[in-house]
Amino acid sequence: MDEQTRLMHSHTGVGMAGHPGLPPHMQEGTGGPDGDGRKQDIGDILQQIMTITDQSLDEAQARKHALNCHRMKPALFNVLCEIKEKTVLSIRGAQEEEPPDPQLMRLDNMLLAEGVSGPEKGGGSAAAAAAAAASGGVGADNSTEHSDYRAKLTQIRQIYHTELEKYEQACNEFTTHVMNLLREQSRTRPISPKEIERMVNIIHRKFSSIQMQLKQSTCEAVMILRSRFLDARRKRRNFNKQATEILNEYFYSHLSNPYPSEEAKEELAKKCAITVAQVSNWFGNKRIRYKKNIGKFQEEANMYAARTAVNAANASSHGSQANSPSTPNSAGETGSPWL
DNA sequence: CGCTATGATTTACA
DNA sequence: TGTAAATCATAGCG
Repeated sequence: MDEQTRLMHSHTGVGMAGHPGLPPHMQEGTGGPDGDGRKQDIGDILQQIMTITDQSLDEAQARKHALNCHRMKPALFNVLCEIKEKTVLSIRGAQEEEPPDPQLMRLDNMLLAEGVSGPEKGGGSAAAAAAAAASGGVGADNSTEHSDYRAKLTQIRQIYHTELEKYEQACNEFTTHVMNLLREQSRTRPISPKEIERMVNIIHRKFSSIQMQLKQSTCEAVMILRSRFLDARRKRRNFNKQATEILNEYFYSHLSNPYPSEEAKEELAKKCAITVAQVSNWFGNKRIRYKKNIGKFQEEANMYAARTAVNAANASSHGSQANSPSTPNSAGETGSPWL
């Protein structure tokens, strides 16, 4: 890094950064004897280079032209070439081939997975699809939450892309600016294409570190959003009444063996607009809670048993099976093996 | 605010 | 692997 900053300074020192030293007098030295005159000339040139940024643009332009036409300029150029020859070894020594930053890769992968940096919203990213599956698919209940989530995600994505674009543009602008500057300076001092390339690399590295910050904060925002909207445990919603009734109906009408098969679970899931996993959860909870306190559920059991009995009676006009509505809890828990 | 209901998760087991 | 049981964490109610 030391070398980088040195390079930066050596590159920008002449053209960009103002030079604090050397007061602007003593530039117009009057030539004395020959030796002295040459020294004076060199001092003159250096002085002009150092103070060039202090001038107004027009002035600087004129001075630059004067410098380029100065009779000592080729000599100065050669001297600079020589100096460079001596130092270039140390520059060439540190050819750090930057490896892809693992953290940046992690962030990239994450953003891609969350559908922020991926292709445009083609029917929702993998994450959105997974989220939809996780919290119950097309439930009318949570569809609003999903659209809310998606809207927020889109918002994040838009901000991310705008910022990214802005950075990229700024980076390009700055790069071309610096390259122009270097190209301009290369008339006065030796600058190899490799140096320009290095410079560009340095700029890009700086900008990508800024980009990484953007990516990081975007990731954070997405994570917060996810935890807010998609962690079903945190944002638990009770099933709607209809779903609960369907589940309870099944439970109490199969009280002797309330273990729905996979197919039955799928059916229930579809009817209730929840996932199969949620059906399983519900039955697991229901079984254990029923078993723990049958008394508490007695009323409920009677109610649902009566309802199913009525339904059965209505469905089959002739009561082929002797149902006894007066004792509705006879759903068949006699000797229930699961209790 | 405290309490219960409830959906989800975790752990252990056969 | 599906379930029981315990536990977590929030919803919802008075």
